[in-house]
Amino acid sequence: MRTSQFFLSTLKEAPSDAEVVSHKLMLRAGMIRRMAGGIYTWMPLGLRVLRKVERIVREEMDRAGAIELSMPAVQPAELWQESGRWEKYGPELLRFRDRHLRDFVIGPTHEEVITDVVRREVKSYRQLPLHFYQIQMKFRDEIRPRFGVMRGREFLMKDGYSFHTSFADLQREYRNMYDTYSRIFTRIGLAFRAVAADTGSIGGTGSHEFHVLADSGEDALAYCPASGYAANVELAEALAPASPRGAATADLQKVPTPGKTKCEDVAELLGATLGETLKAVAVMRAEPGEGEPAFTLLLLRGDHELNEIKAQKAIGEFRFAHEEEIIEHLGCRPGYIGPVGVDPARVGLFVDRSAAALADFICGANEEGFHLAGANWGRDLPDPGAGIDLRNVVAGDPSPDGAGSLELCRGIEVGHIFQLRTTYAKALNCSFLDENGKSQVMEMGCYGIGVSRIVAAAIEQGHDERGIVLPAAIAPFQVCIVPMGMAKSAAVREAAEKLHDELAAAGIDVLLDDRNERPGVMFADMELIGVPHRVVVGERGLAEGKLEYKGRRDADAQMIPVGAMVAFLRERLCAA
RNA sequence: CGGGGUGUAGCGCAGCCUGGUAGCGCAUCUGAUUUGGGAUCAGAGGGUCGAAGGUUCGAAUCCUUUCACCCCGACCA
Repeated sequence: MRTSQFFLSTLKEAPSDAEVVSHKLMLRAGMIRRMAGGIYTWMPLGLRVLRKVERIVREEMDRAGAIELSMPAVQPAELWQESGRWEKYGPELLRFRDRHLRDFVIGPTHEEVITDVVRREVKSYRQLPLHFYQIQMKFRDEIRPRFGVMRGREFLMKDGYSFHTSFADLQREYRNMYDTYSRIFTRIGLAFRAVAADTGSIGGTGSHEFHVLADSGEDALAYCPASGYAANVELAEALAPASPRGAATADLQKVPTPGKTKCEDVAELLGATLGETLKAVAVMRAEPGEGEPAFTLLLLRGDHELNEIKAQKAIGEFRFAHEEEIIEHLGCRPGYIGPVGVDPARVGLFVDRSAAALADFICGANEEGFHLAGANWGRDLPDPGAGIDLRNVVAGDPSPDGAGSLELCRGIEVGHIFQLRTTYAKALNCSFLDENGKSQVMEMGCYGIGVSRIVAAAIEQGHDERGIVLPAAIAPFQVCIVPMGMAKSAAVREAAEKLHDELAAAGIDVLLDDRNERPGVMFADMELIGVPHRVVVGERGLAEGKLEYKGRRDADAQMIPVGAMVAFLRERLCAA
């Protein structure tokens, strides 16, 4: 490819609304252009990267035994009503009506469609297992699209669905996909981590997320270097403290803490550590148990934060209480609320494991301007026993699998695999006849990869002050040729074109910059768009029969004999 | 949907407080000179100042409404 026959559209400055590096660089490099919120045009340069990612994903899925098909983006509402997700999915599901006033959705995912296909086509255990996948634009009406294609409303996704006669066979395919995903991200050249995940709204039993490691990632991950344990912080279990609760040594006393509404401030005022305070989070339960009040305090150690997913598992759907509700139930404004002396008929209490192990702790007095010090479970308020897990793990917590301690890092979720079990198959009556002629519901797995998000994540992980640094496997071009004075020097032109043709013939994805721009412009553009290997053709080098090579991350260039360049590059590309 | 912010040329911004001929850098076009790290000189084009309404002799500027976008909190590939 030559720049004169391609379309480069680079910017010196990024539009001011771009926040993260990958978004800025993708705009500057001319990979994407915004159409509307979370909706982008993939410009020729960006599309090259997207297609390369897509190709790797497709090759590995094929190799793993999955079969590609393509399902409609537009899906009839009836299917979604049948699975129950027409109501459950919420406003993220883009719905519309056709001219006959029939309801449709633009598919955010395809469990319903694939299950419908399979229930019509597959009747016998002899036809199973099956794994279908597709790579296609999805639409989700995100609450807040951001970071360019990282969280777009329209995005390219690989989604696969497997069907099995037994849970054991589903587990086999699940492991197969776990390995396949690891192979895909390794081939693309990403630093990633697979973590145990919450199954969320899709439901099912087992689930892993694949995260590209990046400080700008939206997810927090916990992992244990010693044991290999890894989980999304949403899921990572916080164990009870190893040492049992100490005995009460202090008397309960009310201390004035005017204006100190945060645990930090109270601890500082009283000369205590954050870990000696107790924090009360007031919530309203949507469906409290029989005889239980809706108004509930979730009690945590002051230095811990609430994990809303764990809380939801413990107490069901809830929302944070409004200030008026707090005043109504505790007679006090937030900032000074606590569990001591509350009426159990009106206020529910749930205690985190670490909070339950506190002794002589500090908590709100339910009186504005006052806290209680020296509070103790069992004496001043009911003994919660061991408590329940309500908090996010923090660095240094013991690993839930019993060996070593946890560390935290951040990641960008680019893949997610689920054991769906029979949730959808049951709802849509997807069954088969077993060896005994008996009808059985199929076991299902589903497996997603955010193809367009991978492009952003790869750039988030690979960039420097000059621009994008992509692995050769997904770079828009593997090699660029930058000729010095091509318009003036016949020798340079001939050498550059010859190298271009030889590389192209060798199957190497090469870009010859034949724009007759000044060298600085060409160097800057080639670095910005992330080409990993660069060859400079100049009269100076040609006089000695040499070409200059420089890797995108190299500090210095090196001279290579003209005749050896193709082999040299080929070797470089194989090594990468 | 709540809280904060921004809308002026393709991109980045100034001008607004204190109303009076719409500006700067980059990019674009023409010509010349340049050509191993985003050239220089000379010239040119490009704006209903997000939109609508109001105040005023006069509005980018003041007031009202509205739209779009971005950031912070509930989602997910």
